[in-house]
Amino acid sequence: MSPKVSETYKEEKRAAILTGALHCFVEKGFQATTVEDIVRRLGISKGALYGYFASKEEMYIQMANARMDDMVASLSTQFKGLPGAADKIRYLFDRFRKQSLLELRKWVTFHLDFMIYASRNPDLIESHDRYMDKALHVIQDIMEEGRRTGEFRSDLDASSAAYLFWSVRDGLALHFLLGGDEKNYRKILDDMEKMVLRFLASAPV
Amino acid sequence: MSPKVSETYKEEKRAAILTGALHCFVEKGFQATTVEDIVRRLGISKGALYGYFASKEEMYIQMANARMDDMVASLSTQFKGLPGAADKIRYLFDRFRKQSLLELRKWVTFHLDFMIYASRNPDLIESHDRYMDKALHVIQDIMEEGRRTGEFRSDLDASSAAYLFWSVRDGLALHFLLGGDEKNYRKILDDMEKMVLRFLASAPV
Amino acid sequence: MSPKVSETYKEEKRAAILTGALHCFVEKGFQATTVEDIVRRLGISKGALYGYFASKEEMYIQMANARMDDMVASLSTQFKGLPGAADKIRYLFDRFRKQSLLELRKWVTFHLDFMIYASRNPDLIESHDRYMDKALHVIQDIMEEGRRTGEFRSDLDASSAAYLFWSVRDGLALHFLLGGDEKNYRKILDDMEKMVLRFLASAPV
Amino acid sequence: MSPKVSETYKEEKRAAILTGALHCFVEKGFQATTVEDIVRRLGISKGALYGYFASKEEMYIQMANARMDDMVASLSTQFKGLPGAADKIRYLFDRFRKQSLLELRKWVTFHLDFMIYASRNPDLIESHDRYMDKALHVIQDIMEEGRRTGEFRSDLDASSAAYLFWSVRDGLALHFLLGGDEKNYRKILDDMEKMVLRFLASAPV
DNA sequence: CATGAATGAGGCTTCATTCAT
DNA sequence: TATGAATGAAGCCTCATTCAT
Repeated sequence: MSPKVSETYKEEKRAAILTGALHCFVEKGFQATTVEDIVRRLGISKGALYGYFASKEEMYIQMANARMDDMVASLSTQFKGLPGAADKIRYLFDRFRKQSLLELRKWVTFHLDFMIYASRNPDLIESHDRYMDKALHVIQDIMEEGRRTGEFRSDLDASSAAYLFWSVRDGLALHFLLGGDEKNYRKILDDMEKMVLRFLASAPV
Repeated sequence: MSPKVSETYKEEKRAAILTGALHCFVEKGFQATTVEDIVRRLGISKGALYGYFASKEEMYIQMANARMDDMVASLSTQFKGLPGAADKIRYLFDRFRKQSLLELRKWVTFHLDFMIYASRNPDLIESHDRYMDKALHVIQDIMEEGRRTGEFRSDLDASSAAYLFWSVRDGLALHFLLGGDEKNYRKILDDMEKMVLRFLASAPV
Repeated sequence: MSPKVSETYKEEKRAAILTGALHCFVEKGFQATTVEDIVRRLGISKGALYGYFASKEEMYIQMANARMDDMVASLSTQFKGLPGAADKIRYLFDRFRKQSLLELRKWVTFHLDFMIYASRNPDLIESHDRYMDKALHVIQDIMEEGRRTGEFRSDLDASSAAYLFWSVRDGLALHFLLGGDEKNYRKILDDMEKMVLRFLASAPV
Repeated sequence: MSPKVSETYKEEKRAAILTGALHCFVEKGFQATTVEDIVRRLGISKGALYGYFASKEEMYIQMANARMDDMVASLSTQFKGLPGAADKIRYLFDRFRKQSLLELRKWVTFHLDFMIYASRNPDLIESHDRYMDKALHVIQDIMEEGRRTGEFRSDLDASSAAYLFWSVRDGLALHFLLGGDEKNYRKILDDMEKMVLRFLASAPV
């Protein structure tokens, strides 16, 4: 009933570990980050780390979920102040634009690296799916809202549109992973925004 | 198996090695494929392999380039029979649609895995850039053609549009890397096609 | 065998590894000694070894430095009881004479092998230079002392003389690396001693 | 009775291979030179090379012997014109002085590298001994001549003195293998010459 | 609970030598 | 004879995970 240390302590430690690990994964990618990197940054022992997480994988999954939940929560808050569906989409593109290419690259590495890893380990796919679903739902809700309010076309498939939205954005990130300059990146982001909004808004074919 | 062989022999062996390695890379990804995997599959010795390629990296690069060149050549041929720029874009989406999700996943793994690896090895970035440039140029040419013929908007930035095209497509592939069903995939591909064509064709803003 | 051990434990283990490696290097030379040889001899794993030393090279360098420091310290102590510079030189030749040819050969192998290796790896040259400097300085000090006290000629270049001293000695070791009998070796050592002392003592030309 | 190709041809080819291999060994040392290096330089095949020499070792031994014979022959010729034993020693030191440090280093690497290698392979020791004996005899003859003519002390042990001569010289080379500047090298060479001549010439103790 | 030394399989690459052509 | 592709045993080093303290 009463563990040696309080649950709160454990929870905080968990979070602290996740934060430290996040920095490492973001800096070097999942595969290239060693457990040694993580514990060195945190100033804890490997044993301690393995007391909280069963494996490097598990750390990644929990961390990704936490991040995703944060992002979803943050977006929900922001969205409250935005009247329309199109505004929300624009807001998202603004966010993308604000992120530097360097930042973007780090996140892309962080995610892609694990996706590749997961794609060869069936156990991880489900975890990752749940993770991605959250991102999809945020967008899907916007799409449905837009269709309801008439901002977006009436024949819009909200789910497909959500996929499409992220594909567009992640594909761009992907193409700028290894090179490309900031200016070019933002130009395409502008084009993408126009393209997406036009597609969403356009009258049914 | 023997020396002073014809150039043909060597070329064929090279190709055979590349084919074998391709299977491995596609199956397990670049990082997870070991040289041992490749030589076991081919039934040759490691020394033999290193007689043809200086490193695992070089095998990947040459293989990717060969594949890219083939694709570019094949597209060029196909494009000869297609009158307009929009037709060419449509043809490309048709090709994407014909590819099974399984196939797609293999290729995504093949590419992404190496990109992640390359992103941490500056020497490789240049190689990869050259590789990607080929794909970009194929599309850029179409964009320029479309603008010239008036099929596409007059203010179209061919280079950005090429980036955008591939981003859209690769982003989709990315999102279906770990899951998703064939039907959904094709539905989104249809939407994408519409979205892209509408964007390209629309009058200047 | 276990963690959070005392610094003493680690220091002892370090020393133990160095001792084991020393045996191997002395027995087979630097290049021919494999990491496998060392860990087998010590009964530890490769990982354990690499926890203490970053590379085979580093093991060698630290080992050589430790040995050199010991030798310098031992000589310093001995020299305290010796009144003159010539006495110190004589003492050194005595030490050389006491060393068996077998011993000598091992040490020559130990050093030469690494020198050859280092001569092709610029990074290592500096390390090795520092190492040799220590030996040179010990002798240089004697030369300066002798010049000051008038035991040695007044125009003696202490630095050159130090080089000369070691060259003479190491050259001899070199020539007995592959063959030669103990008696002959000692006879030449006697001659060398006379030759060197006469050179040092002789009046300016 | 009559081989396919003339003995002359074979002999010339042997010599050509040896010359090419010499360049390689001198440039990179024995261990670091690969058979591939040698055949590439010569423009012949490995099979051809192995038709003339059973191993890399054998090439080295024969090459070293040839070089030594050349050197001995060259010295013999030079010595004809030199009236005294001391002159001959002085001539040798002149030769040493004429050699650049770069040249010297190459030769030292060439020899040392193989000595280390040989010291672990008993079969090779004998070969190497014979090789060194030639060098020793050249000097021994001078020593004996000097003693006979009264130029050198009457109690001189010609064999020991020969050892001593080479030790002095090779030891110096050794110390300049990894570093040191030309000027310093020559200064010590001068000192050595004085030291050696004084030792040889001095009256019995 | 925390510690961190130890494990050890496994990764990539090299190269003297052989032998089918 | 000449050729050079092929061999394959080593070599050095990494790192997720465990477990005695």
